Amino acid sequence: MTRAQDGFAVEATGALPNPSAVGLVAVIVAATDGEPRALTVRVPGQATGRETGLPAGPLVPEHPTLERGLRAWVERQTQQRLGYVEQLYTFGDRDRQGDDSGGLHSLSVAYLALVREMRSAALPEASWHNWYAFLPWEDWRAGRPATLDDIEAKLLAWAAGAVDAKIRRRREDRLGLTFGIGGGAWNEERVLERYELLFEAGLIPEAQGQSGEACATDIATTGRPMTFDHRRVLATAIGRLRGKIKYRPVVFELMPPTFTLFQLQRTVEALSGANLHKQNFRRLVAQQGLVEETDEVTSGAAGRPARLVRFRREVLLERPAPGFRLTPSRRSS
Amino acid sequence: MTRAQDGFAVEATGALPNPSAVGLVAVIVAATDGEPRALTVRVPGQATGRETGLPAGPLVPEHPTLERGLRAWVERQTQQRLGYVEQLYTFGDRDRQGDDSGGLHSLSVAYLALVREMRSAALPEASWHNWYAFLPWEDWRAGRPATLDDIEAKLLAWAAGAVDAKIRRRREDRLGLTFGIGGGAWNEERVLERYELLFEAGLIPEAQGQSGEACATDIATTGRPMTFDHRRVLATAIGRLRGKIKYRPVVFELMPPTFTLFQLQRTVEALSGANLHKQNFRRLVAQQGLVEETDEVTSGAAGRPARLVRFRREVLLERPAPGFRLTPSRRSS
DNA sequence: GGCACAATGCTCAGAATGAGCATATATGAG
DNA sequence: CTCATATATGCTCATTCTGAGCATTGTGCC
Repeated sequence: MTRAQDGFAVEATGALPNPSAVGLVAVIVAATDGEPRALTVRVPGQATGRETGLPAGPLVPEHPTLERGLRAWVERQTQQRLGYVEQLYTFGDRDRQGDDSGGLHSLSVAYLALVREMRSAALPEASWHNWYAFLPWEDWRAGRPATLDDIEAKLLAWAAGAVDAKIRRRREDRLGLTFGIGGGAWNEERVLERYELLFEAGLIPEAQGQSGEACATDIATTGRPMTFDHRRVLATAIGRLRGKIKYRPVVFELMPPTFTLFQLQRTVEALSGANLHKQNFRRLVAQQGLVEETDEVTSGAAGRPARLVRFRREVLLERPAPGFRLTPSRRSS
Repeated sequence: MTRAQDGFAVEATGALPNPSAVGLVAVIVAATDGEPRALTVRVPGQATGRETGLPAGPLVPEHPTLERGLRAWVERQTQQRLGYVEQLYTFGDRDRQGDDSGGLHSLSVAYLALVREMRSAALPEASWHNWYAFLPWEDWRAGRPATLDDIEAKLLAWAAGAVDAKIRRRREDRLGLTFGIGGGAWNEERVLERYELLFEAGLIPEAQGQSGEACATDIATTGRPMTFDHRRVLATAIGRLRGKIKYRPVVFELMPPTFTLFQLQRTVEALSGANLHKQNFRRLVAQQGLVEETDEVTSGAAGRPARLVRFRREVLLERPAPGFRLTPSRRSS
C-alpha cells in the first residue's frame, strides 16, 4: 500500500482500504395514458408519510457489470423486461442517505430504466405512481402549477432571511436560475437543482433532522416525500431523461409497438412537463424519420382516426443524434 | 435484513451486505497552447508500456460528499485549484479493473476536473500529456488521422471474422455508428464507444489476458496504453466534455483570465478534435454574450493584434444553456 | 514598400423554427 | 340528419439560424 494515503498514488483501482457499503437504486419509468410513472415500493419502518421509496437493493457481486446486475435483479423481481438502462449518478453524501451502515461509508449507484407500459401482473409490494405526485411543481402541462405561488413566496422569504447581503444575492440568483423567479426562464431540465434548492430552503420534509428546523410546508405544496434521499434520485432521473429525449430517441422505449403520433407527443409532454405545438411536433418526427407508417388506423375514440406508426429502428444507425427538440407551445402555457 | 436478498427490498440505502472496495479516479484536464492535456501519474509495478495511469486513490470517508473529498485530495496533492468538477461514471466491471481486491467487489467512481493551465510547480510524480497520445484517432484537427486507415482495415477484418451473419451485420453496424465506416458520419462525442469497440476487437493491449489473444496492433496505431481501465475512463471524460461544451460554458474553466477569441477557438478545437469556421465561431460567441472586451490587445505575435476578452460570468445567470455548437468547417478537414 | 499572417466586418443562400390557418373525418347529442 | 366537438393532417409564412465565403484592416518582418 505504498503511498495510498499520502502520495498522489495509484493503487490498483480495486485494491483500496476502507471498504464501503454499496447499493443500487433504480428509477423505473413507464408512461401510461400519457402520464409519467415511476415504480415505487413500500418501505416498512419509516416515519409516517415517508414509507414510499424507490426499488433498491444490495450490489450483487455475481454479475460482470453493474448494469447487468441491475437488469437481472429487476427483471427477476418484477417480471418486467427493461428496455433502456442508463447509469444516473453515484450518491455518496454522508448525511443524506439515511443511516450510516455501521461505520462503512455508504454509496448508492442509481440507474434509470425505461419500460413499456405494463398493466398486468401488479407486483405485490410495488406500485406505479405519477412522478409529479412527488415533484408537483414540475408539471406545466396544464399551465403554471398552482403550487408555485406558495413555493415562490416561501423561497423569497428564505432568500430574504439570509445572514448577509452577499448570501442573499447568491440565493436570489439561484431562485432566478432554477425557478425563474425574477424574470428568468423556466428550464425544464433543472429538476434536481430545483429540488435541492427546496431542500436547502427547508421546504422538504426529508431535510428534517438535517438542519433540525421544522418543515414549513405541506404535501400539497411540495409533494409527497419519499424514503431516504430517493426523491433526489427521482429528480436526477427526471432531469436526465428530459435532457436525453432531446437528442436521443429514447421515448420509444416507453411506447407500445405501434402508436399514434399524438400518443407519442403526449408521452414526450408527460416526460418534459410541457405542452408542444402539435403540427410542429409532427413535422419534426417526420423530418427525422423517427417513425414509419403501418397500414392500421385507430378507431373508436372521438375525432378523426389516426394512423398507427412504429419506431424506425434504422434511425439508430443513421442520424448522428436523433431526438426531439422541445419548444413549448405558447398557446397552452 | 428482511428481504434483502429476496424480495424487491428496500433496505436502508446504506445498510447492505457485501462491503466493496471503492476508489476515486480523476481525469484532470488542462489546455495549454491549444493542446488538450490530462494529468497522469507513473504507476510502478505495471507491465512495460503500461505504467502511465490517471491519478487515483482511495475513497476518503472524512468528507461529506464525494466531490468535496476529491477536491480536497487533488488540491492537497497538486496545489492545483480545481475549477469545474463533475462526476463522470462509476465503473464496476468485474473483469476490467485490474485486480479483484481480495474478494471485495471493486468500484471506481470517476470524476472529470477542469483546471487552468499550470506551468509552474511540476509535480514530482505527475506529468501532463496530450490526451490524443492515448487516443490518436480522435484528433481530426489536421485532417483525418492517418492511424484510421490501419484501424479501419483491422476493424473490417474483425467484422468479417464474425462467426455468423447476424453477428457480422451487428459488427458492421457498429463500425458505421462509431467510426463512420461505410458511409456514416464521424460523431466526435462517441469517444467511449469507439474505444470500447477497439477493445472488443482486440486492438487494445489493455484487453490482454481478457480474451487471451495477442494484440494485433502497435502503439503508433492505437495509441499509448494506460494502467488498468484508465484509458476507458479517459475516453469517457473526453466524450462527456465534448458534449458538454456544446451547451454549457465550461471551456472558460480552462482559459486564463483574459484571452483572445482565437485562443478560445483553439481550445474548443483541441477538446472537440475538429476545426471550426473562424468567423462563425466569433459570431456565435458574440451572439451568446459569452465574453466581454477588455481594453487590452495582444502584441508581439505575427498578424494583426487581437483584442483580449474575458468570460462574462453573468451568462451563467442569463441564458438557459450557453455553450458552443460545433460545426466542423469543411475547409480544413 | 511588400509580404505573410491574423483579426475583423459583412453578405448571402438555404435550412430550421415558431406560429397559425384551413380542411378532413370521426363520435355523440338532440 | 345535423350540429357540436374532437382530433388528424396539410400547408403557409415570416423570422431566425447556419454554413460558407469575400473583403478589408492592422502588425511584424525582410
